Amino acid sequence: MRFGLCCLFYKENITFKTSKASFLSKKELSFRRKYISDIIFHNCQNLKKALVYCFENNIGSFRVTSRFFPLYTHPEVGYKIEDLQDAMNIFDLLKDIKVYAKEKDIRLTMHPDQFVVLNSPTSLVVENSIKELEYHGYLADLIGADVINIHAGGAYNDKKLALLRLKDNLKYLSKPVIDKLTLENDDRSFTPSDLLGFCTKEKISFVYDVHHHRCLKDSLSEEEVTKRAIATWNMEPLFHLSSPKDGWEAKNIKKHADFIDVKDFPKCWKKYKNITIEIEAKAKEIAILQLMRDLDFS
DNA sequence: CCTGGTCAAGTTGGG
DNA sequence: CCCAACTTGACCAGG
Repeated sequence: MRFGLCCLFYKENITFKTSKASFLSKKELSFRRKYISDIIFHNCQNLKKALVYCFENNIGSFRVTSRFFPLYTHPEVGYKIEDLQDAMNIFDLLKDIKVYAKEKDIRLTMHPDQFVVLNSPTSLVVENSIKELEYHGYLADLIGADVINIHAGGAYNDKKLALLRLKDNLKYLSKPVIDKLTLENDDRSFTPSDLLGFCTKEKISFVYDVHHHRCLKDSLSEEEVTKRAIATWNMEPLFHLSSPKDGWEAKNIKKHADFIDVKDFPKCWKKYKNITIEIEAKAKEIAILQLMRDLDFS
C-alpha cells in the first residue's frame, strides 16, 4: 500500500510556479518564451526535489500539478517546449525525472481540473477538453505518469444521455491519453454506481473517492465499491481519501480538512497491499506522515 | 518591499 | 439571480 501526495507541499520548500494569461498577453513573444522557459525550468527542478522527498519519506506516489507547463494550451499565449530557450535542459530534466521515478518506484499521476468536461453538450467545451487532455498525455509520457484522472462531467438533468456523450467523445482521444484515462466519482452528480458499469464496459479504470461517496451516496457499500473498483484496473488501483473540515455533522461536509482523521480510513482498504491512496489534505506531506504513523504504517 | 484583487476554461447548487 | 466551491494558491500591479 502506498500513499500519494497531491501537487503541493505544506512545510517543505518545494514549489511550482505558474503565470497569468492577462500578464503574458501584453508581452512580446521573446519575453513570453524566456518567462515561460524559466518557470518550467524551475518546475522541473522542483519536481525532482519532490520525488527525492517522497522517496526519503516513504511516500510512494505524487500527483503532478496540471499547471506544470503553464498556459500550454492557451489559444493566445500557448507554446511548444521546443520553442523555449532552455528546451534542451528542460527535456534533460524531464528524462531524469522519469528515470528517477521508475528507479525509486514513485508512481506519478495527473488530475486535469474542472474545465475538462468531456461530456459537455457544447462542442467548444469538448474540443478544449480534448486539447487539455492531449497536453496531459504529452506531459505524462515525458515524466512517466500512468494515470490521467477526470470526473465524468455534468449531469445536465439526464445522466444516461450525459454518459452516452462521454462514451462518444472517448474516440477522439489519442492512445497515450486513453490508456491513462480514469474516471472518478464526484460529490454532486455521478456516484460509484453510476460509473462502475460504464467503466467496466468501456475498459476505463475507476478511481474510488470515498469522501465523495460519503457526500453523495448510492445503494452500494464502501466494501462493494472497493471490490468492484479494483476489478476495473489492470495496473495498481487508485483511491482518494480525505476528511471533512468541520466533521461529518457540519453543514458543509465537502470541504477538505488539514489532516486525515484515521477513523475515516475505510477498514476494508486495510487488506489490500497493492493499492495507491492519494491523500487530499491541506497539510499535504505532514498529513501523510501523520496518517502513516496513525495507521502504524512504516 | 508588501499587500490584496485577480486569475482561460465549466457546472452545480446554495444563498 | 449571482457567486462560491471545486485542486488552491500564486501572481503581479500598485502603493
